[in-house]
Amino acid sequence: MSVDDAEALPERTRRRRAPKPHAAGVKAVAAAAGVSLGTVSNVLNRPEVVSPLTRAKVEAAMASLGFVRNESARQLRAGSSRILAYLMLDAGNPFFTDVAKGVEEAAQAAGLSVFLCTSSEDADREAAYLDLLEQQRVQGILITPIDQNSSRLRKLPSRGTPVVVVDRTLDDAEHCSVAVNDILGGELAISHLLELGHERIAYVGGPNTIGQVVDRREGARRALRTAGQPLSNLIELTTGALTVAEGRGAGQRLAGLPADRRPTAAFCANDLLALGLLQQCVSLGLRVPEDLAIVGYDDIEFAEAAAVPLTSVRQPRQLLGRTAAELLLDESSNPDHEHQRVTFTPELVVRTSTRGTL
Amino acid sequence: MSVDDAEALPERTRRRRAPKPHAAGVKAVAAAAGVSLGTVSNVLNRPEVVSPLTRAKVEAAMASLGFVRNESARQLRAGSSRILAYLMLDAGNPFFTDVAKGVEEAAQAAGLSVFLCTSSEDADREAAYLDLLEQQRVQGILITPIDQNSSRLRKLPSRGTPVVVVDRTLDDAEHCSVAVNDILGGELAISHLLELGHERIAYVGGPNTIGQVVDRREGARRALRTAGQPLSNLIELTTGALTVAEGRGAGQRLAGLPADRRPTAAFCANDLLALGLLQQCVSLGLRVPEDLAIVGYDDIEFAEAAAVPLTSVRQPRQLLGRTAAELLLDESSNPDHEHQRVTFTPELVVRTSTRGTL
DNA sequence: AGACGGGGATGAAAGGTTTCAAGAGCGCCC
DNA sequence: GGGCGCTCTTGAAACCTTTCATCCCCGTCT
Repeated sequence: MSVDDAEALPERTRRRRAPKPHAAGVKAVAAAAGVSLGTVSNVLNRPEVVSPLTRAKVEAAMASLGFVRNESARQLRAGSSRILAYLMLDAGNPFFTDVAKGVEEAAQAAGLSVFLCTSSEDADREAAYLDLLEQQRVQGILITPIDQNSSRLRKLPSRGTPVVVVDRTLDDAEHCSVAVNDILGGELAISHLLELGHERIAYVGGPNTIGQVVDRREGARRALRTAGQPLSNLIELTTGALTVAEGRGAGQRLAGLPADRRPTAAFCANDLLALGLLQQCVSLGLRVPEDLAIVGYDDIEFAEAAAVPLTSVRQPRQLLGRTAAELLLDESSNPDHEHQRVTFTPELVVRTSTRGTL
Repeated sequence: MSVDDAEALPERTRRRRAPKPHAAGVKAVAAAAGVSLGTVSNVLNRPEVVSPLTRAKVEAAMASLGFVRNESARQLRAGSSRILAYLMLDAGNPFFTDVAKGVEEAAQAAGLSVFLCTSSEDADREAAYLDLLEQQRVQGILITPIDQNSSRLRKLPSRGTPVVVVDRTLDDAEHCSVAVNDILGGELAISHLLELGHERIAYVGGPNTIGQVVDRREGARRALRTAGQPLSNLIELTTGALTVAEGRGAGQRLAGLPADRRPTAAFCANDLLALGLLQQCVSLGLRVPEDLAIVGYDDIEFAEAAAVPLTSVRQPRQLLGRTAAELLLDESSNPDHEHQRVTFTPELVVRTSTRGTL
């Protein structure tokens, strides 16, 4: 992550490059094929209306001139884009790349392409990308927002760019949203730990500007309340981001506590944190789950392959992405579209990190 | 990955949506502000040349009309795009997302934005995205190609779209490329295993259409030759993709062999394969590294956190991305640009999966 | 007082495509 | 042989910005 970039000295070899050429447009193609502009355009957009012979001539001309359609001009005139964008929180988190896979799947089925952007949990980047995508007039935007109250986000749909919020629920009347019930997820995790008899439980997550984090914590608190336990039993460790590195930091803090005050279990707001926490605690000599039980969130592929296979709250990732993309497509093609809020239910996957030997 | 999408039944709530509005252009803004078209454009592109008073009027008009610049029109006229694209092999592989992070970094420093696309190791998708990006007239394309002999790929630069090949070296005179010496990486891995006394070694990787895979295998063979061992000591297990799931499959095959013919070590073409292999072998009762030593490739963040911390060949991921983006920027802005081939050197990181207790 | 210069604003042209109403060519039928 | 209908092609308008040469207004210099 950071060690990574110890400046290795690379070898370089150089060569001169060829001069830059000039692009051929429909006009040139039309001239070369001996037809009119309109015909070339027809070959491009409605090949069935042009006679096979003419089409062949035009296609030959295109090939020989190396014609490349200018999408800006096309879009300017035609007014429509064939592109969806998914603006993710963090490309390094396999959860989001799995969601993205679902999005791609649905988009491909509809003949659209997907551009991925990443805000890296930075509100300014998010805003900049939203502006850019709006200016590009993409067909629609899927977003896992960092700042869900952003006025930018709210204004987009009213200006004609459909937006679907992914992995978050907005009470707003302007968007569709597809989410997983994070409060319930938090409850599942903590109830499980309570059932196992844990009483001092750490909650590791942050920053609290991220909705998912807040909801999962809320779920944790509810589970305590339901069980009739005081909220003070939940020790909160706030992190600066949802990354492995932050998880290690939290592990350091946890392991540093005297054994009689140290929590016996930890619930992490996502698997990246959990993996970092696990790694650090193990390397500092804590046994998992005997000294510290750990529950993660997302059930990413690496959770199962971890040093101690991780108990985690699973979400239907690809389905989430696919559903979101389908809602977006409906919104941009169906005049009777109604905004929807779709909520999936998470599921607890129990592994060694809480239950020990099976 | 696949279990993921057991169809959970979501709850849905619906609401009616507002009707679609009509967009305001420079023209409307000019009218509202009582100035000419050109002035509005100046406010947008060269604010310093317009008087503060006029500028304020125009900006007010923009805000009240909700003006959004039409990027297609801008690009059509101005001829330049402010976007780079990185077409990756697999967004689910943390190696590539780390490279992407480096790309973003360099792009942001230059005031550009990055669109990520993923070919998912599918040549048709790759081709489709290349066409799309060329038509979009992006400023340049960074690509980790699946099909490096694609004529599409070769033709792009000659038509005006700069291309930098990432994590692969092309002997071609048309592109810059940034890579890590994969042959050397393979040698490092195998030499390490040979030094530890292993004689029957598995090579797990594929498909062989992917250059990295081929090079790493080639390095493995060289190491054997150097050590004076027969190539038959390298047992090749070919996989269909570089994924955790394929790794599990390979693990299944390996563990099924009778102990006296089973390799005592495995070198995997990437960490995803290695993690899958590790997981499967452990769950089938093999001890790592006692029964089977494992070396991965890429040293992704999860390698260290694995069930048995993974020995792996590390590459400077972000640096790779950053360097590639910088070359691309140079190519598209510097008229004296010379194509370069930059090669970084990989490094072996030894952990428990080969050396056992330290 | 008149010429000059410069900061600001202007308006028309240009950029490559799609769209669409209209035209051309041709075979067929009465 | 003339008219009709059909298929295919045409050419110009429109999409929205940016660009750039031009113009205007005023203060300044001689």
